[in-house]
Amino acid sequence: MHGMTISRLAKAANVNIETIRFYQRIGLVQAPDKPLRGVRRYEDGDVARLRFIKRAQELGFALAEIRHLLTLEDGQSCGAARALAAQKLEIVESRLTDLARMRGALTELIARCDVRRGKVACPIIATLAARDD
Amino acid sequence: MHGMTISRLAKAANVNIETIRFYQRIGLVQAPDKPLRGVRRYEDGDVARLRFIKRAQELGFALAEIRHLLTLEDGQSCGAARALAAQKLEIVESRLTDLARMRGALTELIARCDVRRGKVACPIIATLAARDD
DNA sequence: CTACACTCCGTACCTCAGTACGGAGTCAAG
DNA sequence: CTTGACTCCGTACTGAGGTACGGAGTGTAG
Repeated sequence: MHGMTISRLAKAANVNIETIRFYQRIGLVQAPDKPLRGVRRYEDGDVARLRFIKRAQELGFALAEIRHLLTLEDGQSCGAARALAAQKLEIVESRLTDLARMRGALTELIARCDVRRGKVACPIIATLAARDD
Repeated sequence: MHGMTISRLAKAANVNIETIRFYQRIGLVQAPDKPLRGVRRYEDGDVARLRFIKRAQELGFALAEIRHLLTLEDGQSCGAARALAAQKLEIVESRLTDLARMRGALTELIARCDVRRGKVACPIIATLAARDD
């Protein structure tokens, strides 16, 4: 029989079966027609589409954005794809800034902990509990 | 009348009233006893506690972790606080690495878009749709 | 033909950090 | 004493991205 079952598709694309069903429910991927008797069969294109989704997720795209990206899959709308990527890049960069700030603060707190020798209270707790900013 | 109402507490700590109630429900802060007639009254200590929570959140701590941090508030368990901060720092750093990788990939995709002049398909879509890794 | 694995489908549940809502009680100014 | 703002409390809902479950149907190897 041609095509693969959903479990083989899941293995091929390295996703959970339930994830595929979830994507079908939200219309992110299309379920092939079910024969009156028997189970749905999937093609290589379905594997490719799932991988597309997973790759886009790794770049930080949400499923709703990936849905949009998938409509550009003809490759003819480079401007739109570029705009989405640029927008995502901005978000990634602002998140990087936030995290760098957190890292700085945490690093400093830990350092103060290591230096406080003999001083009164824990600098971490003291900082969090400070009366004002 | 001494103390403040919940709405004044919310303003003082710069959080939403509903957030305070939520914290009370999950036991992160304690609601003062309610008089048989009348409404609950809050003290400056309650403002401090809410600020503690918000500061810790800004450092990346989840409410469950903050619950733990609050038990160390006597300032006598510096080792435990330091360990929590160090653990959080690790998570922040690995997240920074992830985001830096995303930034790199997005930047490159966008750059390839800008260079492709006259070439075939959109490099962003092509990369996402690539047959394999 | 019978086991047993797999599929299908709907619904419910999960995390996290809140937000929204609605009805009853209470407080404070005029 | 009335009006309007505020409080209390429980319950339900949000969003994002799934995971879990259960019963009926189906596919296949022995």
